[in-house]
Amino acid sequence: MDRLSLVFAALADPTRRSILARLADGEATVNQLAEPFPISLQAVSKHLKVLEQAGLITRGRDAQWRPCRLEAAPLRDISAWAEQYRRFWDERYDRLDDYLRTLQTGPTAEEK
Amino acid sequence: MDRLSLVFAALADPTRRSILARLADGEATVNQLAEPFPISLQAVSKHLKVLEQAGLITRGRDAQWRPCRLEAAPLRDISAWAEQYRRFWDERYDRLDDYLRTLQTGPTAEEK
DNA sequence: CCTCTATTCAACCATCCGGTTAATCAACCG
DNA sequence: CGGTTGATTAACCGGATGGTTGAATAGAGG
Repeated sequence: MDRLSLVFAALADPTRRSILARLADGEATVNQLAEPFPISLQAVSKHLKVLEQAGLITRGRDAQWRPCRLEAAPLRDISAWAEQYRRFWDERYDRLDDYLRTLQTGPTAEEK
Repeated sequence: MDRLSLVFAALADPTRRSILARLADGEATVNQLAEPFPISLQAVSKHLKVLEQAGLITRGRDAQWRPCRLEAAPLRDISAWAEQYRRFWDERYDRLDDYLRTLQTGPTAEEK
């Protein structure tokens, strides 16, 4: 599966997004991450594997703990992807678009 | 399923993202959208249903055609969501963060 | 060495997903 | 009306997904 699809698929789960939100406050172990959820530790471990394969987290080693750390690069990528469509929701961008089109058509006297 | 999960799930498929890219050039019928893909019309129809339920497209009615139109609001939402994490990938934002923390700690004389 | 803790692996289950083909619905058109 | 075109619905299939329980691995520590 392509990179972008992996990232979107990983984010399409509230539990995994919640885990990312927790990691924004700093590194955490699997047990710490699992604590707020009513599901088994193994299920959380699976979620972490999905996040890891999407490049959204990395895991270290500290004795028997596997601290997880947020990796934001894929989030930058999906933000940039969505920004392609900004002109469809942003009024000001529409006007900028019009402005750029005007420049392309040729500057008028008062613009020079 | 919650709104954000629906949108992310809808975007986690290259065919559907490709359909959105096509719709950025304007409305299109199901047949027109299906043309570039090596899959059946019915499969495309299913993709469109997924996109519609995620709020990423709306469909009109023109005789026997069902023109599809891009709806960008959910894209704005996911962009905004990802922006929460900007400080983890943007150096400049880090410095802004430091600056805001300084203000919170207490303005100095020269800042007043 | 034994045991406790942290975590992963394995097997299983129900459901969902992306695709297929066949049938159906809706609207125009001769 | 009957036929053609555009699109959706239905039933099905294989593989992925999210959860479970139970067993296995890895390291700390008495």
